[in-house]
Amino acid sequence: MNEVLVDSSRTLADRVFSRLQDDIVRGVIAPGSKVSETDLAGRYGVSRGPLREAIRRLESRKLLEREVHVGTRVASLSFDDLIEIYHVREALEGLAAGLAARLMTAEEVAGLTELLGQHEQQQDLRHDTAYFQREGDLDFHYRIIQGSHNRTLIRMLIGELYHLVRVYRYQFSTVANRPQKALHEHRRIVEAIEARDAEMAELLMRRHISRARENIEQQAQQRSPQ
Amino acid sequence: MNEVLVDSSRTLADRVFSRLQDDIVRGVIAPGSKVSETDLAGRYGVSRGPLREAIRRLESRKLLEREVHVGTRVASLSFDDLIEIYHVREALEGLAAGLAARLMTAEEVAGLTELLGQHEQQQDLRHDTAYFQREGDLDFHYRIIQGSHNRTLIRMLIGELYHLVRVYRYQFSTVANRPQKALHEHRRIVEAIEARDAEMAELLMRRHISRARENIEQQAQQRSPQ
DNA sequence: CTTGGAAAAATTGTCGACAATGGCCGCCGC
DNA sequence: GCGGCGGCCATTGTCGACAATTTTTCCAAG
Repeated sequence: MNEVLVDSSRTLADRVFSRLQDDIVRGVIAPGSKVSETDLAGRYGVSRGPLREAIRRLESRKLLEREVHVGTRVASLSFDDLIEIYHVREALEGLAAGLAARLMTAEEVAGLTELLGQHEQQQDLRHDTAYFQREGDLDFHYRIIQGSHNRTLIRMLIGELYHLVRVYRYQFSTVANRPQKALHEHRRIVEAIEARDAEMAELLMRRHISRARENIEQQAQQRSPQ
Repeated sequence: MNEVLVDSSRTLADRVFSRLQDDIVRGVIAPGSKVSETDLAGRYGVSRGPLREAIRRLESRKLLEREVHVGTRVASLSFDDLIEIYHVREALEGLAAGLAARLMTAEEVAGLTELLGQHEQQQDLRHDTAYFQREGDLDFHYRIIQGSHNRTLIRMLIGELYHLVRVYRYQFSTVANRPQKALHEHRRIVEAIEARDAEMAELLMRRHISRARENIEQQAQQRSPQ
């Protein structure tokens, strides 16, 4: 492992940014908890300078919230926040799927098909379904987003929104309860992309995310039936 | 002017962030030019600490690009970048218009109608048409985006994308060459929102932005006909 | 004149210390 | 006993100095 190379290629502030983001997303630091700069600096073994730079960046990603002269606290997503995010995801990933159907290279399509095949095998064998839904699902969506070849779109989805979605997944230990259906929807999306049918790919992706949102809304109702 | 209050309510890093962003967006600092931390610190009368925090934030907004141990340079948008942004705008503002048609309060709708009326008067009187297209147009879109009542959507559009769009406008001194048509499209969008017709509002907004993009693409061809 | 390398200069990256502000706790008065 | 007030403490905000890296410049060799 060339950790030395990796370490030297990025700056301290960059590394603490990544590590802190990871700790927030994975829930290592409790959502909503207040974090002290001095503590964090000690935890990551850096001075407060680079740490503050990392904090500002996490702040613009809405993973941290800061109040002047009071402190910084870890983002805590409400259901409303998540629903909002899913509405945006629906619009953006719909766009991404349409673009992907038009612009993906043959290699990218092949890779996507192969990934889907792996997921279906895992599903058939009942191997680690939780894993599929937790990270495999993201892999699938990542590929299509990348396939849009639109850097702005990629940055907004993968660089920003998805971190928040992942925070939520860890925060509520959400295991999607509809893996078979989701997988089937993935299959149809891939078919549309393979057929280079942009409109269909967009429609299917929007519906796919819309259903995921409805699923979350249902779960929310079950947990807190008012 | 209660400048003291404003100054004390925000931190130094926040203020230099705003000022620097403004200078970049308005083209005071030439796009693509390299900026030195020491120079900037001197220009804004702060030390390098707060300045670096501001730089990191501008960096995540893609207004600055940084290379480790080399320096920071002001973003320079290519036409391709702008086209990408407009594709994303089309998806997001379409969503915003649909949500606005459903969720805007009566007061917000009234305010929007009034704003449009002002624009039409200005247009009729041939008063300062440049102003209309440069900032008035943004005002109109801002209102509708705010009317979506979706904070994530608002942040992505107003907090991020629009700064880039404005950079481009200043960079190329673009004065939209279709103010009458744009204004007419605005009118129809407002009508759809007043009628609470979400689907129509979304469709019209998407078409509106799509046409703006086509207009830019035409201009680009005229300037560099290959 | 070009090219290669090494030293110097300039710039960025990091740190520790100092200043300023907000919150907490105990005291005093009612 | 309870509420308001003032001082103390912890934490954030800011700064200047030092270390590390890159770029530039200059000199010499081909």
